[in-house]
Amino acid sequence: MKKNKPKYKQILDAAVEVIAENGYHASQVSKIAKKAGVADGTIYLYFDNKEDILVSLFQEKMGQFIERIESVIDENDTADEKLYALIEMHFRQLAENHHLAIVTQLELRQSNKNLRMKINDVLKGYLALVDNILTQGMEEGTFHGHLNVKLVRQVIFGTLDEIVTNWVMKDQRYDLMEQAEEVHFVISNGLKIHSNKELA
Amino acid sequence: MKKNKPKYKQILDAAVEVIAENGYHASQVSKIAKKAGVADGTIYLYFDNKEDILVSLFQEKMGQFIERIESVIDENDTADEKLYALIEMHFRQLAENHHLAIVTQLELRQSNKNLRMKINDVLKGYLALVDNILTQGMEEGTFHGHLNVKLVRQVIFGTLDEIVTNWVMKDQRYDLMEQAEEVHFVISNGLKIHSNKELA
Amino acid sequence: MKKNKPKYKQILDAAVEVIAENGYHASQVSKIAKKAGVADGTIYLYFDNKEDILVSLFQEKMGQFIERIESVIDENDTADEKLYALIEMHFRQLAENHHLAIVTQLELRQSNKNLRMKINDVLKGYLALVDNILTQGMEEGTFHGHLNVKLVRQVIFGTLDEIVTNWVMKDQRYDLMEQAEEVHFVISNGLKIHSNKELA
Amino acid sequence: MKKNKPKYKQILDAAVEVIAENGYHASQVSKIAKKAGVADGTIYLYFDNKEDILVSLFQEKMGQFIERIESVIDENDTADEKLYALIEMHFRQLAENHHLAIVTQLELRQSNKNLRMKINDVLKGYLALVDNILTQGMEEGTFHGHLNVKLVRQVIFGTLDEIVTNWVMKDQRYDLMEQAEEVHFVISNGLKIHSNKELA
DNA sequence: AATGAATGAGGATTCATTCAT
DNA sequence: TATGAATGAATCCTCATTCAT
Repeated sequence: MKKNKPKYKQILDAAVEVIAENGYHASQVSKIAKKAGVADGTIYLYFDNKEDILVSLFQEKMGQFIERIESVIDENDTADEKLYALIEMHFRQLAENHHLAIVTQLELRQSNKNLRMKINDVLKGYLALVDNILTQGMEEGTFHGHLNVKLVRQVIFGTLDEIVTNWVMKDQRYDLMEQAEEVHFVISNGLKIHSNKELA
Repeated sequence: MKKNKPKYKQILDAAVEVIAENGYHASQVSKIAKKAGVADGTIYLYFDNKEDILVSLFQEKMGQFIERIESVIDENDTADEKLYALIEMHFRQLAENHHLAIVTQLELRQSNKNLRMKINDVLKGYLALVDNILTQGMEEGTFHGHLNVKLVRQVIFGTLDEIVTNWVMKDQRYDLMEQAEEVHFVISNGLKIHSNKELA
Repeated sequence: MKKNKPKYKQILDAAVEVIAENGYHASQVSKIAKKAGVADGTIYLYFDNKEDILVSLFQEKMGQFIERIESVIDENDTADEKLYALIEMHFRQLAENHHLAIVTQLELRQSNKNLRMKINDVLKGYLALVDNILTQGMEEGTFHGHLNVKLVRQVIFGTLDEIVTNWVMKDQRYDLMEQAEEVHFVISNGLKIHSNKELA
Repeated sequence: MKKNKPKYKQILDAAVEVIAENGYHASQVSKIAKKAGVADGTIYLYFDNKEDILVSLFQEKMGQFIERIESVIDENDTADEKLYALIEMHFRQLAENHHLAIVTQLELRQSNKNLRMKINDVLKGYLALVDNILTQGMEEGTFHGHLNVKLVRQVIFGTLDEIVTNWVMKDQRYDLMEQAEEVHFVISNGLKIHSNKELA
């Protein structure tokens, strides 16, 4: 299996760095090869073409991203706690990996429609996590019972994505993690059933 | 003023059509010129370069987009009604202009970082509208008084943007306008101060 | 019509020279452009791609080649005289244009099957000339009446082609024209009806 | 001696198959290695480089080709009978080995000048056979006494080669062997001394 | 003898922009 | 103003060959 060979990961890591530093369109295959310490041709022993590098990069990194969120979610019990854990881990992972944040929020979006369709496939795993939290919340009675799950997950993903993108475009000059609590408050508040003046 | 000459708008309209039909990367200057009915060189009498066409396109179309939302907002009184008007008009305008929706939600995002910085400038006018609604809502006592405006506007824009993008990527196969009410509910609910069991 | 513009012929002439001097595989488009005194991109205003240069080259040069043979044939009366004229002109034209001879006999044969199919189309005009001579000869009673025309034209073309190729591969060190008479004798002799001891 | 080891012939046979099936330019060394059931590197234990494979292929196959023609020639007495035997065997061997016919008539011609010079060396053995027949014919008095042997062998080889190539390019759709008699007639007729009306 | 992972040189083509008319 | 022919920089990928094992 090629994906387990050291050079596979070596090339993907080089790709993240090169793209983050040079931008998507200035990231030539030869630059990635050089950074990875392999010959240009070696790239093609592990990837079909340049696009395949990018798709694989997203699959690999986003796969880990989702797995880590999932494992933290599992440590929590209530839907609301899980929601907070998702937001916190979403922000934490990108805050801790500046290069990856630049690549996923800015550079990879410059790809063509075909590539973005494949990226969307990977994101389905993320959306499934959100769906589970929402469903649990509705069963618990915490969240409003008539939520349109397909819509609300777009609210949640759209919100988090926009906040991270803004942070990246502002050159990551402020603390992304600090936003987690407030973001959670607004979203959670929007989903909950309110029985009394709970927001002092 | 070049912006008032007929060929200026003629070229921008051609650009929207060409980009919507061919995609960002297959939209050569020569194709836009042909669709606009002018020579390639003529483009450069009205625009500095290709990027300038795209920025101008965004400024022109998004300027109108924002103006129309603003005028509808002004017809409403309460912050919550204004919020609904904003969401409704945001969706309505893109639902009514399929080509523009494709261009703003998908194709123009493939531009480089530099272009997207300029696009963000144009969006400041939109965010100002949101800010005003939020401020009014807090003054009214409708919205929670400690809202972080800079954060909440990202929640709102991120949500609306994600929902429209999903609709475009699903080839606009369902009715975007139908989502307005539910989206407004979730956002509004998240911003409001809740004093009693109002959600049955 | 692009074929009548000066740069069209300019590029084809450059292609003949470059291919003759460097060989087919070492004849980069940029080399042809340089020799033609135009930019690389200009080539593509006149030709679809590199293969199109080669096909056009063959069509243009071989078209003239065939026309000239035809006009000399027309100046002769008997089939046998016409046969001699064909052989003589076939040799003469290639003997007078060393570069073209190298290109048609050696370099262009290195092309792929697709290109050679197109080249074969052009050669049909040549074969038609041969056919006419043979038919006339049979009607005249000069040539044997039961000749298989499709076969004999292969004998004639194969013979002339092989002789020219040999001459080119021997670096054109001897006089090709001198061979015309003897070649004509063998071919003509093979086609004729012999009624008495005519070959002393 | 490498030439007698089983892998040597194994690789050459694989080369013929691969080239016939894929065409000259799509016949990578790795493809030949795979078909031969050896590793890429193993090829270089038996051949200096790719060109050496092709030259060796031609030498090996053409050597057998010539030997077989020679042995059949030897079974005949008169020059004219020998000429017929040569033509018949030339056609027969290629008709019976479709792959080899494709390789020698079409694919190997796409090689560069250098390779074709080496191929020509191999063909000298063939031309020697022709020379012997011509010389015998002239001594016998069957063939015209003043034949330019070097020229006539080009007539003969050029004719046969062209006829086989046409047959291959027409996808071997008709019976090549059927042509032998008529071809022999035309060539033989062209070489003979004619003393009376022998062609009815 | 045999392997096969790794190497790295090399080239056709596109398209934003210019400038002589 | 308007034209459009001409420019030329820039890059992904293939594949013959090597060499450590």
